[in-house]
Amino acid sequence: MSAIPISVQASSHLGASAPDYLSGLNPEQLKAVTTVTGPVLVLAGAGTGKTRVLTTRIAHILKLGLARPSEILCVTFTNKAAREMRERAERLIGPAATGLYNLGTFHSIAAQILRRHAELVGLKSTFTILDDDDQVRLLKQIIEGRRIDTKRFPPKTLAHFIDQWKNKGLLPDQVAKLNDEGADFAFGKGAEIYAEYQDRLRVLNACDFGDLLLHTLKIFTQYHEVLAQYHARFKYILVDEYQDTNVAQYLWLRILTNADRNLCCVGDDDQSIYGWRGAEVDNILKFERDYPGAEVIRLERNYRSTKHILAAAAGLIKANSARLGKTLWTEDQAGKKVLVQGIWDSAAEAQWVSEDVEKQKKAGRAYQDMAVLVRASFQMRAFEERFLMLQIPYVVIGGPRFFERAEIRDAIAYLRLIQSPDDDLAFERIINVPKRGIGDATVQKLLMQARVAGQSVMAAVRDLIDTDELPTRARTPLTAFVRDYDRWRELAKTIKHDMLLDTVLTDAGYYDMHRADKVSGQSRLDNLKEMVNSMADFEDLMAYLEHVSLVMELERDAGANSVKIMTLHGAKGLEFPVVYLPGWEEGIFPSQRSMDESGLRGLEEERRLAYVGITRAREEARISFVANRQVYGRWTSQLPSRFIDEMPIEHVEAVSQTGYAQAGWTSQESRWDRAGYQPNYTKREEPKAFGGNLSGVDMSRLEPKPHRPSAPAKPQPSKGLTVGTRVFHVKFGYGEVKETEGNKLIVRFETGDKKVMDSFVEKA
DNA sequence: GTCGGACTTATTTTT
DNA sequence: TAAGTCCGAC
Repeated sequence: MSAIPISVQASSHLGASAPDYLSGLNPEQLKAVTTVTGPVLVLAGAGTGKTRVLTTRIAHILKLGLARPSEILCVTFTNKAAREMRERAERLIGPAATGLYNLGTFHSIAAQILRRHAELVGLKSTFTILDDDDQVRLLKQIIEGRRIDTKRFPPKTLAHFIDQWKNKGLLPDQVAKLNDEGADFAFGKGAEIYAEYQDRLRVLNACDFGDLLLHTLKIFTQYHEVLAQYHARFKYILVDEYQDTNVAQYLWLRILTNADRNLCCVGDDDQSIYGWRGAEVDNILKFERDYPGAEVIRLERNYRSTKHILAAAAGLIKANSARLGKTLWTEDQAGKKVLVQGIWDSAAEAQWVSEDVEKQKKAGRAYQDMAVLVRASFQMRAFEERFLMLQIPYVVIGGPRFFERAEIRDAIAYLRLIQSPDDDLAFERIINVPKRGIGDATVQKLLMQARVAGQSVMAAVRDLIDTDELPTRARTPLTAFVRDYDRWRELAKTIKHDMLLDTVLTDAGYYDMHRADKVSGQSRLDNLKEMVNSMADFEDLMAYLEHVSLVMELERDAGANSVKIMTLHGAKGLEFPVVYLPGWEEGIFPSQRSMDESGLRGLEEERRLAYVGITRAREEARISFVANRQVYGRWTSQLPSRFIDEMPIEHVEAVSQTGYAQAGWTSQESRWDRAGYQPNYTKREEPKAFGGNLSGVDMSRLEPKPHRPSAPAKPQPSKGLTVGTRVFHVKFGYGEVKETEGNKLIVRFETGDKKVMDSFVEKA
C-alpha cells in the first residue's frame, strides 16, 4: 500500500525530465495515481477526474516499468467507457496503448478468456453468445416442452430471474435450495428449468452474457493451473465504476487478484444506480474489509459544477444512510442556485422547458449545452412534441438500439447460420423470413426430429428432405433453402464478409421483402445498408460476430448542435452546462415501483439517481414538478418529490409566481410560503424570515387541486431561431423521421402505422 | 399467411 | 392512452 515515492519535482525512475503526465494533478489524484502497490480504493465523486486518474495510473505503471501493457487488466462496464479509456491512455503513452489487450468490459475480457479454455466447461471455443431475444426463445421452448402455460409463466420473467441468479453467481443447484420468488416459478420448477436451460446451452454450444463470467469463474475455481497463469499475467488490476459490480463480477475480481494484491478500484457509492440489475453497493462499502490494509483515497475536488449545484446535491445525498461519505468542494464560483419550478401539468412543463431552451439559445448558449434528463422514457414524449413545434433540434439518446432492430437481428442470424450450421436459434429465426412457405408445424417437426436424433436442425433438415416424411409443400422450399445455404457457405470462403451479407440478403429475397413494405421498409433497408458498411471495418466474419454480440452498438450520429433528451441512467458520466430535471413528483421520482419493490433501499437508489442528475450540471440545474400528470391516460394529482425538500433552501431558488401555488396546490404551509415567497392567490401575513433546512415539512398537508383541463397550448412559431440544414434523425414514439424535399425539411412522424404529423422546416 | 379485434400491460438497461 | 401480443376467422 505504500506509495512509491515519486513527486513532480524529482524522480529517479524517470530520468532528469519531470514526468509531465503527472503535472496538473491535485494531491489526492497524485496519490491515487502513484500508490501502485497493494489494494487501493479510490472514491471518486462526481466530476473529480476519475477517468484521468485511471488512465494516468496506467501510464505511471508503464513508465515505471512495473508491467508491460498486456500485464494490466483494466475493466469497465460499457464499451463506451473502455473506448474512452483507451483513447485517453493513448494520448498519454502513445502507441504503447495498443498493447493494452486486457482493457475492456467485464464481458469482453471474460469472453476472450473463455474462448481459450472453453473445453473445460464443456463448450467449443467457437461458442456463440446469445442475445436476450435468443435466450427468451430458448426458454420458451423449454417451458412449452414441459407443457407449462407460457402465459401464466412467461419465459421473459424466468429469463429475468435467471439473469438475477447469474448476477449473484448462483448455479442451478444453489438456486434449488433457495426459496426466492424465481425458484417458485411454475410451481417451484424455476431451478429445474434453469438447469435444463444450462444443459440446452451446452448442447447448442452457446452461452448467455451471465455465463461469460460464471464459466470463467468456474474455470478459475476448479483449475488452479489456469488461475495461476492469469495471476502471473495480470500484475495490475484496475476497475472502473466499482460501485456497479454485481456479485459475480465481485467474485471474478477477487479470484483474479493475485498475492501481490495490486488492485485498484475506482468508484462512487453515491452514484450507484444499477441495483435493479444486480449491482451491489455493498461491494464498495466493504472493500476495506475484503482487502485488509487497503488504502482508501477520496477525490473530493470537483472540477465540474458551481458551489450552489454541489451544495444542493450534497444536501440531498446526505439523506442516505449507507454511504462512505465524501464532501465535494470546488473553487468554482457560487453560480446560480438550483431552480425549482412548480407547473400546472406536463404539457406546460414541456412548454416551460422549451421556452427556457430558446431563451438560453438567444443568450448565446448552444443547443448541445442543454439536456433534459427524465426518470422514465414515457416522459420524453411531451418534450419531443414541444421541441418539434418550436423547431428546436433535439436528439433522444437511448431507446431501441441498432442491433436490436428486427432486420439487423435477421441479418445477423443469416450470418451466424453461415458461420456455424449448428446454430439452431439462428436457423429458427430465419428459416421462414422472408416467407418460404415453411410454417410453424414444419419447424416444430424439424426441431423434434433434431432433438430425437441428437443433431442440429440443419442436419435434421438434410436428412428429412431425402425421405417422404415431409409433405412436398414443405419439402420443396426446404430443399431450395439447403441448396442456397450450401452456395452461401461456399461463397463465404471466397468473398469478403460484407459482400457476402449483401449477396445473401439479395438471394434470400430479404431485401425484396422490405422493399415491398411501404411503411417502414425504406428505413429498414437503410439500416441494413449501414450494417453492410460497418462490416468492412472487421477482419472477418468471426470478428464481426464477436463484435455484435458483445458490443451491440454502432456509432450513431452524436447529434451535434441539438438538445439531448435522455433518461437519468443514460446521463451517467456526462455533463452539460444546463440540465433540466422535470417530473420531480412523488411516485414518479422517486418511482413508486422502486419504493414498493425495494423499500428504503429502493428510495436511496432513487435519491442517488437524483444526485447523479443534479451533478450533471456545470452551471444551471432546473428542476420542475407538476400538479397534474397523465399516467397511462388517467389524470393524476401529483405531490412534489421529497427530494425537493431535501435540498438546502439556501442553494435553491423557487420562482415566486409559479411555485407550488401556480402548480395547483392550496396549502398555506408549503416551504415556499415559509421561505417568504408570496403565493399569488392568497393574502397572507408578513413573510417571516426563514432559517434552516425545511426537510420535515409535512407534505401530507399539501393538497393538489384536481385537474381541470388547461387551454391547449398553441404551437408557437419559432422566433428568430434558425434551424440549420441538419438532418433530423430522432425517434418519436415508435415512428421515424424522414427528411428533405427541395429547400424544405419534411419531418414525418408515425406512430405504429398511423401518420401523426408532418412538420416543415425551412432550410437555413 | 394475413388481418383485425380482444386483451394485457405499462421504470431504469449494459453486456 | 397506446402499443404489443395473441388468437380466431378467412
